[in-house]
Amino acid sequence: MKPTIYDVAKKAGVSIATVSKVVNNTGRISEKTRSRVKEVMKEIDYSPSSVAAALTGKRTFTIGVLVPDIANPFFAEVARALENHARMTGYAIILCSTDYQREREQDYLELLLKKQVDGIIIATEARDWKVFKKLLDKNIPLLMFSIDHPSFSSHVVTTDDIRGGYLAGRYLLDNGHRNFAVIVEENRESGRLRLEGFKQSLMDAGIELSDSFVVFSKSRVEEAKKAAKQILALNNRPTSVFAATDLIAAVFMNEARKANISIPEDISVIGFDNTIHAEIADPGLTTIAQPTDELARYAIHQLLESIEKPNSLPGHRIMLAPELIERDSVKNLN
Amino acid sequence: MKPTIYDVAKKAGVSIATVSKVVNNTGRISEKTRSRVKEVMKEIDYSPSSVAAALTGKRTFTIGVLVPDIANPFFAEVARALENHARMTGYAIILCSTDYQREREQDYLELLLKKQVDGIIIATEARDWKVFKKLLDKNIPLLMFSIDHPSFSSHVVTTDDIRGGYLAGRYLLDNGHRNFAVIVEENRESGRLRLEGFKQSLMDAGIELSDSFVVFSKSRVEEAKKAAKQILALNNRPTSVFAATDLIAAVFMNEARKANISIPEDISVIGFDNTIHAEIADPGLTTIAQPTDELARYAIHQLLESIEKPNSLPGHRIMLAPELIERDSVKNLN
DNA sequence: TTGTAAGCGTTATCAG
DNA sequence: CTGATAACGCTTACAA
Repeated sequence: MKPTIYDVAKKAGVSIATVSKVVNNTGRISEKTRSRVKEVMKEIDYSPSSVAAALTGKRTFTIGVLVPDIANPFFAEVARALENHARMTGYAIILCSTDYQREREQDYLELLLKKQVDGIIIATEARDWKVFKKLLDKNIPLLMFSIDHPSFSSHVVTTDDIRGGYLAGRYLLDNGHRNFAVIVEENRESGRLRLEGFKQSLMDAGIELSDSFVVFSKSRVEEAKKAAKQILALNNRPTSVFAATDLIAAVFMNEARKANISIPEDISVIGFDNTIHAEIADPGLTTIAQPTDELARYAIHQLLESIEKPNSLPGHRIMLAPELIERDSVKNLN
Repeated sequence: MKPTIYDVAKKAGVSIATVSKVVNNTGRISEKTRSRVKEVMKEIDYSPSSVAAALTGKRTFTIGVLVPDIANPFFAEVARALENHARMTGYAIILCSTDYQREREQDYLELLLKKQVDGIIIATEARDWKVFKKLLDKNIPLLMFSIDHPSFSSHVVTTDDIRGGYLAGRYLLDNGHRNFAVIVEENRESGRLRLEGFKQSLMDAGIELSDSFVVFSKSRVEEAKKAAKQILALNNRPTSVFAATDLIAAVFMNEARKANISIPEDISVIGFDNTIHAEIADPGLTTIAQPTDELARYAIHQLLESIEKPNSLPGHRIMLAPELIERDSVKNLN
């Protein structure tokens, strides 16, 4: 079977305490024995069990990440970035894709608890804050990623969605647009905020967005298609559309083309996220970029901090600024 | 702190052995004490530590999954499917995205070993089979996902790539095409096989594919762009292109459009994977679908099997048939 | 500088 | 049917 610390100790003719010390670089040991032990470790290919280590009260060096759908490019990017930053600090990530189902979220949370993860990053939009209260009671570090709620006392790292929406609106206005439609992501606070920011920019220009020009959709192909059709069927069609995610925007462009409506000639489109969809779309999709990598860096950093010194500081709220990426999906009407 | 089995035992006035038994439904215990214990568990919100359980020689109920890039839609889909099937059997997944770097693969493998995962699914194309030998020596169940190599003795679950390539070629031929270019994924055995199948179909029709019509690219935007440009610059441009992944195909379509070459009028395109890119592309991308969900199901099933009865059966090779999804990116020349 | 031994939270074996 | 108790592989005072 897998060699244990005892095997190393015996073969090196020392005690397991000594071996442990050289493995962890703790305590003081002579250079001689240290190298002897290391040699033996190589020889029998010993790799310490982090399971056993975790049991002694140390960390598991594992963090759980909850996302609604890993196949969604934005969350895939997020997962990649998180994982990257985690790896650099020796942490592994247990990925939990809840498929937008609350029940699975619950299940996963329980699983993570059993596994004694050192912390949890939550990027799913849960509706039941009680669950989180429970987690906090258990003193397990939590970090809300890209979601926010006034009741959170844990750390929050998000994009400034209001500002993102505002940027989008501002840009369309600057390009001479006065008639807008919006496709908002359903059930997502971030969607609500993006809409709010968007509306704000219009209001600053003295324009009001009527409810009939706001439609809802999840960031999934089928639903987005429906939303797109709904907008394309409006009798007084807007000159521009703000889509809450690039995926929705891409689908919209697609549907528009099928209906022989050309972009950006007949209708302009602006997205959100700056995922691969924006890059690949034709014409290139102008969009609001989330600083994914930075978000991830902050998230991991904050989480590790509260893992290292528990019950310290109350949760920070870190809100990073989004950025407009100009491509070719918006026509200048001026 | 987190309540332990002792807390439950004390409060319920029984021994920890008894508690353990009701938790695991092992041994026989009176209905009375069982319910009493359960009650207490609820009361103090006890959740057993799988870390401690793992130490006693039981499983960790965790499997590691190595993919080259989680942000690649195909692998994102794979991850989702694997995770889904794993969850149903109580397993969690540690996600490792190696960014195509061999070194990271090594690091991750070591990490997984330390964490004592019950099994590992590998979907990265490693060049160093020795590493796997080492893993096999350690008796940890391995499953190769979507990669294959004659030397593997572990289970393998893949799409029948040769057949996939063949299907693509056959389809183009059936549509009257006689001039082809191929963009192959670099360094991937699957890419090689797809090309082989493609060539085979041409050979069956008495056509040979010249090397100058085969270009290489990773499944990433930047590289795909280069590859696309390379093909578009050929002096005797082919009437059709077989791209080794949808992403590459999508990028190609994009570049073609920029060069004022319309699809499928001027040039037909067929992809591979049937990811969201194929669905969203305009025109819809005809492609070879991998049965992702089924692949995942088989993978998890096989892996769990060899976890449950170790050192039994030699590795199976399961090769699922791909399927052609017809959309609008191929023109019928007949 | 090195070793002894207690403990981490479970499971499993045996005795009662 | 229930309870002591050893064992799992490691960390960490505390002794030597």
